[in-house]
Amino acid sequence: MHDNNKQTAAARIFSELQQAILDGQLLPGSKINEAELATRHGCSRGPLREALQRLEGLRLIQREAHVGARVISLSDQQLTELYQVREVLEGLACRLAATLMTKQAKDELKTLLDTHRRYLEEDGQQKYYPQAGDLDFHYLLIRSSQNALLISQLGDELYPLLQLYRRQFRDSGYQQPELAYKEHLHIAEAIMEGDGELAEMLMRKHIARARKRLKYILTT
Amino acid sequence: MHDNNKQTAAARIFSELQQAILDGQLLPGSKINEAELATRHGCSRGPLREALQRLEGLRLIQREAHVGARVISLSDQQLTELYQVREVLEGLACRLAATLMTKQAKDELKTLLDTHRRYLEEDGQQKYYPQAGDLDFHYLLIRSSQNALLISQLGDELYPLLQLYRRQFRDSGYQQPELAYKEHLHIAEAIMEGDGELAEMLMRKHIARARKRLKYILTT
DNA sequence: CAAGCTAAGATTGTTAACAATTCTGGGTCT
DNA sequence: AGACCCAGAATTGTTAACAATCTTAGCTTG
Repeated sequence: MHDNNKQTAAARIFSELQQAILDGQLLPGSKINEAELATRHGCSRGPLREALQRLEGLRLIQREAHVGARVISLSDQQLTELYQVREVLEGLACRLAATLMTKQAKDELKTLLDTHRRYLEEDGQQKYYPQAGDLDFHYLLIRSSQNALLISQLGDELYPLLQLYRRQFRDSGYQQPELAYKEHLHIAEAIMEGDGELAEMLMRKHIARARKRLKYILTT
Repeated sequence: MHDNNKQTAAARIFSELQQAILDGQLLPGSKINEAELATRHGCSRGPLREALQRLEGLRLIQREAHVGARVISLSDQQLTELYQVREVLEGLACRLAATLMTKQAKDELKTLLDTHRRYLEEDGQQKYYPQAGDLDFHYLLIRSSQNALLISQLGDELYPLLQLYRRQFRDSGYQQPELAYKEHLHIAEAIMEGDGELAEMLMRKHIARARKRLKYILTT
């Protein structure tokens, strides 16, 4: 039995770069210099280019032949597109989760919502927990769909993009914690009752509402 | 102004390999030898590895560090997952298309359906046209959504996978041309009337029906 | 002075060799 | 015979140099 812990250099650089983009160390629109980044991350251009290829697949950077790569910079239009796709995919996740969710995941969901509620009661101004809690809520439902393709598309591709957008537009994505909590509660109830159609519709409304709020903010 | 026709070697190899996989020249499950493929396609391993990276992003191959790449081989479960995701994404495309479709695209759609009908009337046994026609129909609606992310996810990622699945399971995906034509007609009518909600629902039912038929075929 | 050309520099694309890991076949031992 | 080990071969990961393309700064010209 061999230890399989060692990851390849390209994989490590990929993680580091993705983190750097999402953390804001590499700003949207900024040009990427292969030689410089390679030396900074302690490898040659080969593995770095593989990492760039993966980042392009996740739409976090854009490349042009013989010109180079830039961190993606997002338009309002693209943000709308992202929310439209997310809306139907997470709706599907909810519909599936309503049928497939395990007892253990249901308990986890209850605990999550309880914690969320306590934080709201204690201090409505605390924003840091609800943001993380929001992510936890959505990730839990996505995972519960038991659809590997869906989980990958949402978790690996769309959510990193969403995170980048939120940073770029300086949007917490969670500016009405009380309303969001109530919507989460309704979604969870539908799932607990096994009503997939209702859960799907509620999640779609939940995300559509966030999209409309964003649109309102962006156009004013 | 420079001619920008020249594409990079990696891009060319990527296209060739994708085509080879979808054509069945590279069979699902078969191992990919980098050195051999590189020489066969007339380049070194560098560009070839970039192409493999992109293919992995499209989920057409799977790679494992220090072991290598294999063409993906799909389970019934994965086929179901694909159809579930496709169902909601194409539903979204229809909803958007109903509002955004241009006059020109609407004319194109009418022509498409007319041609389809004529082929059915002339010879119900002719399967080759309806298959292509089915693709044309879905692609036209997808493009009409005017959502670049959606178009890319469906056209670049999901449809190639679907094509591979159909080959692997020897399924034309179009075994009831008359029914499919009628469903297409209803979808088109809803779009022409600008009823996005109805168009979305009809498309979802259309794809869900195909998924259930597939499931039935696979379990018997 | 602006537009256009040119050559040098910088950057990306590609290659071939080298390093690290895995696979394979034969041998040994129980 | 079957499990284990080991060395060589094959394959993948990485590197550094080379080739091709783009960019830029300076010069020329009208």
